[in-house]
Amino acid sequence: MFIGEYEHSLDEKKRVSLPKAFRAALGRKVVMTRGLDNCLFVYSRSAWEKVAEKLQSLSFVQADTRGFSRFMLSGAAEVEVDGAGRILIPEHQKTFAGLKKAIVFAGVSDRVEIWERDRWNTYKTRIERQADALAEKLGEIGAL
Amino acid sequence: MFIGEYEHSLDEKKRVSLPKAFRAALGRKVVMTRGLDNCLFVYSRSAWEKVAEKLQSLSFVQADTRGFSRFMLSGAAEVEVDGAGRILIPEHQKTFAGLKKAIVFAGVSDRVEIWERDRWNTYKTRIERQADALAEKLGEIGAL
DNA sequence: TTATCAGTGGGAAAAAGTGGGAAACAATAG
DNA sequence: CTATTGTTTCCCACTTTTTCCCACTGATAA
Repeated sequence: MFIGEYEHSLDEKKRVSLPKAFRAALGRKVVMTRGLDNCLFVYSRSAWEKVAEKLQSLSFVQADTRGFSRFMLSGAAEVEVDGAGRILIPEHQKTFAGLKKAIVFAGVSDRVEIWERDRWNTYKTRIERQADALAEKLGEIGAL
Repeated sequence: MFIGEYEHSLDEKKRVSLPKAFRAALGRKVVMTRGLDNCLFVYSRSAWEKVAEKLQSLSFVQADTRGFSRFMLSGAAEVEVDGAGRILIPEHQKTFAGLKKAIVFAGVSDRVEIWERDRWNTYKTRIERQADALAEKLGEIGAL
């Protein structure tokens, strides 16, 4: 269970150190994928295998599932955690998430998310403002 | 399981190096065929056999499945990987995929796809825009 | 203060990707 | 049959990127 928010920095070699708190649970090899809202998802090897299994069952015959596999799989990358606890962000993912120097790691239950700091802050203030309203909606449908 | 995206270049001798990450799984001989959406599919020998088997099981009675088998099989070629990890793209496949100098390799489950860079970028922005629909699919397969 | 550790930066070595020359081979003309 | 031309294959070398390792900084604790 990943929780918490950490700000680290991406160097010119496209390295970022993983927050210490997440390292043990993520393991020595992690898989990163394109996430929603222009962030990246980081999974441990075992968590990724569950996702991958489902993706493998999709056929390439239909255009939409083909596009879906391409989006998820070509956008993913298996990266090794180096001796200093850092990972290397592939160029295409850096572009996708609009990463600059300031990076935010956010623990969200079974995955870790990587955000560009300014986007994260914008997103956060937006959901904070909506939190009250969202809670009520969720209450109405009995989710909470 | 192939994942990730890599940009390499095709030289005047029609050679491209395979991304290091894919070489071990592809082996010394690979099978390349016309793919869908104007890209090429690259399979390892064993993965290709499974695909070929499925194609053979398709009924040859219906005109459309017959056409599809022809599309996949007639355009296929077995290519050897050279000492530097490069493959040679046959002329007709180069034409089919509209390959110029900038080539993109995309890992998509059991196959590697080869795209002309500009086409790939166009295609990618298109599927990225479908993010909402994709998110719903993610929910269906339990990835989120 | 001193020791420790997370996070960061950078240099050197290694490897990946790329280009090009020369040998081997094939095709064609004389 | 030989000479010429054009491909293809193999190998070597250059360049850029990646990897590995070490060192610095700032914060925390003894």
